[in-house]
Amino acid sequence: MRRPPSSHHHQNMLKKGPWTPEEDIILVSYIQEHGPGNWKSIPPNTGLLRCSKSCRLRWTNYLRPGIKRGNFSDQEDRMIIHLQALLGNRWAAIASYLPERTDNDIKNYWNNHLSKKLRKLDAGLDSQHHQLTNSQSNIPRGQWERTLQEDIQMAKQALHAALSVDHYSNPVINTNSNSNLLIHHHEPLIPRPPSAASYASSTQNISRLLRGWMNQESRRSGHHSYLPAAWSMANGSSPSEDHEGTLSYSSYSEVSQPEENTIGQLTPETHHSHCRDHSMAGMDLHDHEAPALNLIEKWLLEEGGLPTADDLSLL
DNA sequence: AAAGCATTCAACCGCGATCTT
DNA sequence: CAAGATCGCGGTTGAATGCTT
Repeated sequence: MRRPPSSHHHQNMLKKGPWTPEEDIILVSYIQEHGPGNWKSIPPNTGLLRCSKSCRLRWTNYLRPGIKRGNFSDQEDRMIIHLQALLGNRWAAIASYLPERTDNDIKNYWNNHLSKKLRKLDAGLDSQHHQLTNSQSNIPRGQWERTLQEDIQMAKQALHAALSVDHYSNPVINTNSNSNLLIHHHEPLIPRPPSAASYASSTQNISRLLRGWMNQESRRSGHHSYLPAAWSMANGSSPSEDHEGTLSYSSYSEVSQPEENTIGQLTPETHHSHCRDHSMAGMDLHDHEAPALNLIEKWLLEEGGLPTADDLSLL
């Protein structure tokens, strides 16, 4: 849809531009068999005229089950705002706290919506003669404070929910090594939950997938998440357009069955798992206590560490 | 109604990190 | 261990789409 296929490609040349449904099917069925990862082996084995990088991207940002697109909730908004204030533009790290969202999606959403929203808010406050501009010493007051308190509550809840899903026995000190960045001592990068690891299996999923595409093709308006819908149908969850309003990580819980290795961000080889049983959607996540409070959560809980207006108006 | 401008977002690129040989 | 291959991230692009004039 976006980006047209590269105009000239000799036989051997790799295709670029948007993925077609046919290509998606090929990719998905291959990954069903072999698991995600090993991207370099995909083009030769499937005949896809795509580079491995493109395959990975397509999978992780679009085809992978358990991802939600569009319709960001207020809670998600706030969580993203907070996390970005804390972490900067480290979208992958931020995304690890929002298991249903991809880093790309969050990044896009930030750039297109949130940063503007914040700028506007900031400007509004500015014109209200509020000088919140020295970064170090100011404690947010009044409106800001109230808002932030609420936000922190939200984020805290969300974080609890997110964390409580995995029962990591060990707290994963294995920090990911981009510690050369801004906020070195908080290296909260928890492993991306294994939601990406599981994928629907069985061929009927693919036919459902296709149906989703059909629908999509017929009315190419609205940015619906037709694909995840198709997946969730395939996974046995309610076929209704479940853009669940309240912050629920249900689709995460459907999908994730953390068992074996939980370290690091999905090491592909371990994901030949046959996660067919995604039926734990009813599980009440909110009542679980997070096993490992990490630094972010501490930060969220602390009063002193509130993000400043400056923090929030970055960019 | 159509032309021009703005927004959206899937996909690309470059590069540093990590893995493999 | 070096060198090359691959992965993963973040910034950026640009056609499609939406909006305004």
